[in-house]
Amino acid sequence: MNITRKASKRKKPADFRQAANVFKALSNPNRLLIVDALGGGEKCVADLTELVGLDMSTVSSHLAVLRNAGILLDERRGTKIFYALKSPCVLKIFCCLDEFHANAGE
Amino acid sequence: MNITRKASKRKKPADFRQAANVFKALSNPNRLLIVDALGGGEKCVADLTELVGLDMSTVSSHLAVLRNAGILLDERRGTKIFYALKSPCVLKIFCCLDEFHANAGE
DNA sequence: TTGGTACTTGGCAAACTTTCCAAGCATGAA
DNA sequence: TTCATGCTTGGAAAGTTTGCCAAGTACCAA
Repeated sequence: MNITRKASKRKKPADFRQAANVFKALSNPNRLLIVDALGGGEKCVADLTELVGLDMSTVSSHLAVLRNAGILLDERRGTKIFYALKSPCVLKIFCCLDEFHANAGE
Repeated sequence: MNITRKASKRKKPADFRQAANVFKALSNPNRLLIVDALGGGEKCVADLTELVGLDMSTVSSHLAVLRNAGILLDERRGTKIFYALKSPCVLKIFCCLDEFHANAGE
């Protein structure tokens, strides 16, 4: 038995901060649209801006939120910056959600 | 080909509103702690208040958020109100998240 | 009906989010 | 260097969230 916090069985709110941050990043319809679109492959900011239909500066900050949550990667090529899913398995969370709705729906 | 919005292949932000609402409900560490705890079975508000360590009125509104998102059910028995997961499969979303972190972590 | 326990609601302040516009930085081309 | 293109950053307005306290409702027991 060591003396660290891990020894305590009782979970605390702070233990869920990271998870909450990922959910927070996914808690906006425009950002979900972006994640969904990137499931089909990388896209540049202009493409995503056209997709969501907001100002490019707004889309840029949504992308920053997703990048900071560890969901997206960015890579500059020439004057464009391409965004892609860091791990396609984020999309599984969507499947889980569908399953949840199917179960909890009635 | 019918004339409804379903005919359009192009997804729009509004198509993700419901999903975003569930993620929003899960986007707070205190609410995640509550969901996690209820994975072990129903609990009353006083139990959950002791667990998260905030004012009971605050916990009560967190519970309302989770209930409105379709994640929890409540049932009064005597003077107490018991909360429970509507479908335990919400917890799978947590597993998905762990898997995501494992994949995207490095 | 009076009182206590268990919970919710209303109101408020502080902090955060979402959006736009304007201005800035980075790259490549002329 | 100068310019255009593509993107980010700063700042402001409007809206939302999070927390507490105080007051309200619901039930049970005496």
